[in-house]
Amino acid sequence: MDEQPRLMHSHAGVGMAGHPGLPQHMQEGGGATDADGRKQDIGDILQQIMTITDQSLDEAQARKHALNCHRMKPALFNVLCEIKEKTVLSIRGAQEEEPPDPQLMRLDNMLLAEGVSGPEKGGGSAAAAAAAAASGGAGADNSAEHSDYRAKLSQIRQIYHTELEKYEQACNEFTTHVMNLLREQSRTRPISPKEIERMVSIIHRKFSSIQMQLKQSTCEAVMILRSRFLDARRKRRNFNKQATEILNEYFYSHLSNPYPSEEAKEELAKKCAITVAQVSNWFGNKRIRYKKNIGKFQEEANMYAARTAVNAANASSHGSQANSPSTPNSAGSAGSFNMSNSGDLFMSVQSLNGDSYQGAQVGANVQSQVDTLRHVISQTGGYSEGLTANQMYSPQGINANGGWQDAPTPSSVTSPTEGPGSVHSDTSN
DNA sequence: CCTGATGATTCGTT
DNA sequence: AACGAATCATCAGG
Repeated sequence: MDEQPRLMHSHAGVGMAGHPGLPQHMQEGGGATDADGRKQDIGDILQQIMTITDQSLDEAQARKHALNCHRMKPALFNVLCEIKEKTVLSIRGAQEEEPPDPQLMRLDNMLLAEGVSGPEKGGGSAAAAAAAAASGGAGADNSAEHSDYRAKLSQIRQIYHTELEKYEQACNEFTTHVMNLLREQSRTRPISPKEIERMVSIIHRKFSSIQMQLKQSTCEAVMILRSRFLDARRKRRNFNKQATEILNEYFYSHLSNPYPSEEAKEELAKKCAITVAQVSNWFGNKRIRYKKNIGKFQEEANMYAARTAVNAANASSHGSQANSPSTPNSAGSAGSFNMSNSGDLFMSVQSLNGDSYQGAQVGANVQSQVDTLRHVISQTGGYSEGLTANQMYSPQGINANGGWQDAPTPSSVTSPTEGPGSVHSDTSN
């Protein structure tokens, strides 16, 4: 118990005024507004601290003891209590009961959502999965990245929790320490339980602000991790061949109006194992790039058109089919196009081409069929390159302004899954 | 490493 | 809200 006074000295700055062992300057607090004067004060204090010796400490101890044993002590103590009561009352109310910090709540919510502060393993993986879905990943092929992401996330989580624990422990230690000090001091000066309570709350507030910093930096770390691992733009992956083919089939078989409905997009997304947004992106890119340089896409267009036409022809020749030209999954994607087939088709189609289907109220399937067949025709017709074919398509799909014509397309038109009662390819037969 | 292809994003327009 | 156009950022082949 010899070092008790030393401790009291070192913690005097926390806010315990009026300690008898302190030099006069320290008890005056911030009374002097003059900066120079304050500097002078600090200088004096430092000087006095430097000159503190064991001897002077002993002296102080002795003086304290003498004070405690003074006959007037109980009376003085009571007076002090009264004064204290009044001042404390006036201090209180000014800074008390602050509402829960909205920023802290935001941070808490985010950490919970990211699975950092939630229940052990489930939250983390759920959040990762949700993030993966949001980023539009194609599931299996980037699962490795996700496991990496999860690993990093749990690392952050672990650091966060150990740090939090450390802070809490330190907070508790410091609180008990301060309470012990106050209890010790309550023998020489009046300290109400309320005051102790207030002191504790001040300490807790201080520590909670440190905690908030911890939470904030954790959030930042998670955000960086997310952007690093899940930002699809940074980690762009080309769609697989099958998906591209499915999309191209649809695009070229609906060349007159390559704007898939919401349902069609969903269908395509499901088939290609990508998101609807990615389908929209793809069609947006495709339309603009096709329009910009039709010549470049000629070959591709012919290929897909012919393939689709063959599928349609095969389907219609078999009579019973609820198949759509845009989804030739089984027949189209695997095998290569058989040119000898297209000859038959060409013959059967030519008459159709001659009719003026252009603005008519044709069913969507018919329309797409026409698109497809025109490609076949133009291909078999033997144009050289680019512009010739360009002119062939131009009146069909793209209007004078360079945009696609405003063809009325009911939902069943663009949707690849149509009802069984549709006219479909019977017309081409 | 360079270059074209390609998926995603941004911004203005309708 | 959907689209077009421009642009960015990455991939992939030479």
